[in-house]
Amino acid sequence: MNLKSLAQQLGISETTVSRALNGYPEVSERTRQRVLAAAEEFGYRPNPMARSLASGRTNVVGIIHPLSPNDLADPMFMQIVDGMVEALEERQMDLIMAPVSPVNELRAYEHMVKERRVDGLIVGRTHLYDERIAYLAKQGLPFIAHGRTSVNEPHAWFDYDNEAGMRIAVEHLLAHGHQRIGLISAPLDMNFARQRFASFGKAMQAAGLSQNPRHLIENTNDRRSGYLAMQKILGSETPPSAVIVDNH
DNA sequence: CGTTTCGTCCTTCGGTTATT
DNA sequence: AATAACCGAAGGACGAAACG
Repeated sequence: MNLKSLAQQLGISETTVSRALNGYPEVSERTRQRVLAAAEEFGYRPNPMARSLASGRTNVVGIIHPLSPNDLADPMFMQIVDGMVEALEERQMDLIMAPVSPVNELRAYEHMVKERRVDGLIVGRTHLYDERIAYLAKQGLPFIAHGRTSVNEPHAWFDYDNEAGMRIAVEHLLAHGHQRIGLISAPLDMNFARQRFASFGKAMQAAGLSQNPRHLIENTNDRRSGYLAMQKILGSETPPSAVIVDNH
C-alpha cells in the first residue's frame, strides 16, 4: 500500500493525502481523520527510502559507541539510551547505535557523514580535545555533544557541572571530618574526568589540605581497574579515610 | 465576496535500468 | 555512450470548487 493506492482508495488526490498525513494546515479536520483512519485500516506506511529521497532526511539519529563488553550491562548507559529513544519516538524517528572498535571510531563518523546515514549524531564521552567534534563541526552535520571539549567550533553540548559536583562531594566529606581523601578518576583525557580532577584539587587546596599522590588514581574505566585502584589506595601506608569515585 | 479546502501540475531527490 | 523513464514521496505554485 503506497500513497497512490491509498489516495485511490479514498478517492482523493495524493497531494491531499500527503498533506493530511504530514500535518499541513490546508486540509479539513474531517478529511484528515478520514485519511488517518484509512491509513490505519490498510496499514499504510510511507516507504522510508522514497521519503528520504524526496525529503533529503533519514529520520534517524545515530550514536557511535566504542563498545566495551561492560556497556550493555551498564545501567547508566542504558538509561541514557532510553532517554534518547523516548525523545525520538515522539517524532517518529529512529535511533541507530553503531558499535565500533575504538581504533575505528573516527572512520565510523566519516562513514555516517559521507553516506548520509543519519540526520544527526550524538557524541558521548568527550575528550579534552575531541577530534570527532572537530570533524563534525567542519562537516556541518547536526550533532550534540554529551560533555564539553576544547574544540573551538561553535556547537551544541550538554554536560553536568563537574566542577560543582566534585566541590560538593569534597565539602561533604570535609563536613564529616575527613582530612585524607582519595580520588579514583577515569582517564584524564576524558573531559569530565579532567574537570572533576581539577575541581578536587581546588577544593582540597581551599580547605588547606594537601593531596597525597598515592591517593589519586587515574585511568580507571571499568570494574577491574576500579577494583585495583581501590586496593592500591587502601594498601598505602597511610590510607585515606574517604575516597571519591568520579565514575559509576 | 472572501476564505477554506482540495485538486492539478510540476519539480525534486539519487540511483538503476531500459531505451535510443 | 548518451538519454529517458522510473521508483515513492515531498512539497511548492497556482487554480477552482465549496462554503459561510
